Amino acid sequence: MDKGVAVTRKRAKLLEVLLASDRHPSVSEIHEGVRVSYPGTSLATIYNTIEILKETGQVLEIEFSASANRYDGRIPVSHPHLVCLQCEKVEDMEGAAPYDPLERVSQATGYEIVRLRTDYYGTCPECLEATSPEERGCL
Amino acid sequence: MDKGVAVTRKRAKLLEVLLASDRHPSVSEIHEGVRVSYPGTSLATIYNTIEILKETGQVLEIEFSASANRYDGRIPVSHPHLVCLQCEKVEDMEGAAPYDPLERVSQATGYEIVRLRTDYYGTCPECLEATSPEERGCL
DNA sequence: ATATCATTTAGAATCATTCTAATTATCCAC
DNA sequence: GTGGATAATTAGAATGATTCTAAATGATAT
Repeated sequence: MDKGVAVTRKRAKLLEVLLASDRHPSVSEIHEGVRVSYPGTSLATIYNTIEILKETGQVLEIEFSASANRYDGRIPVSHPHLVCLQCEKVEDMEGAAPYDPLERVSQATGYEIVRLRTDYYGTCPECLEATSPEERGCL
Repeated sequence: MDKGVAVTRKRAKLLEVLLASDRHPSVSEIHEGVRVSYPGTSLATIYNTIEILKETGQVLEIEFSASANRYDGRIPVSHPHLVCLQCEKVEDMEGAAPYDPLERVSQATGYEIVRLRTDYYGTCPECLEATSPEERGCL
């Protein structure tokens, strides 16, 4: 029988930590948060669980190659962020519209904005062609 | 005397490789391209040179944590990309407007778009406060 | 209870990137 | 040209986030 995915106490705690933070925490910050209640928790568990949360759309991953990835469990769908290149703070953008010019975002947020990233993710026509809809999870 | 930054043959070649490609090449692809003409070239040189190009705004870095970063030397300023999650192709987005809804971008591009990333990068008000303008390069 | 399957774990492996320290190339002054 | 400064380049080591592995543990259904 397929027992599916279990909500263990550690997993519940991880989600709690994620939802309690508006700082878009990294894996190690989440790890530390879970460790407060469950000191023996391994890093691998955090990675495993976040993988599941990503697959089920409960967390949004914000990728960084230079430092650790950050996670948004509060608004787990695409939305604009402000990223400070100095202190590595990640905030939800408010007070400006998505794709506003850099100057307007600077003015509205107090940030000195130097760069914008706008990328769409998905499957290209060639890969769509080569792959069956079932494999893509579009049953 | 300050001799500044030299345009060596390897650096010129790197830029040439970068400009010749619309595939948003990775560091190792660039490395291979440069190696065709200068077989002894070290990876470190590629990284060093890209760093300079980034600083002088001649290349746009598109960060990925899961795989290698990609570089755009043709349009080295913020603009929207299409990223295929299967074959890791990175294309410039055409035929749709930035921040168009996912469905419209899907329709216009033939991609099956699942996610959008919109992030503004800069310096937050607190770090601005703590840092002098000179240090930020705003002489 | 037992069999089954999911979860968790510690540690090793991976891999892009950065660092280091030594070597080589470049260029200016003389 | 030669010498001396500075920059560029190199191979290889170090880093660090993430993923993998294989074993141990836990939960559940019958």
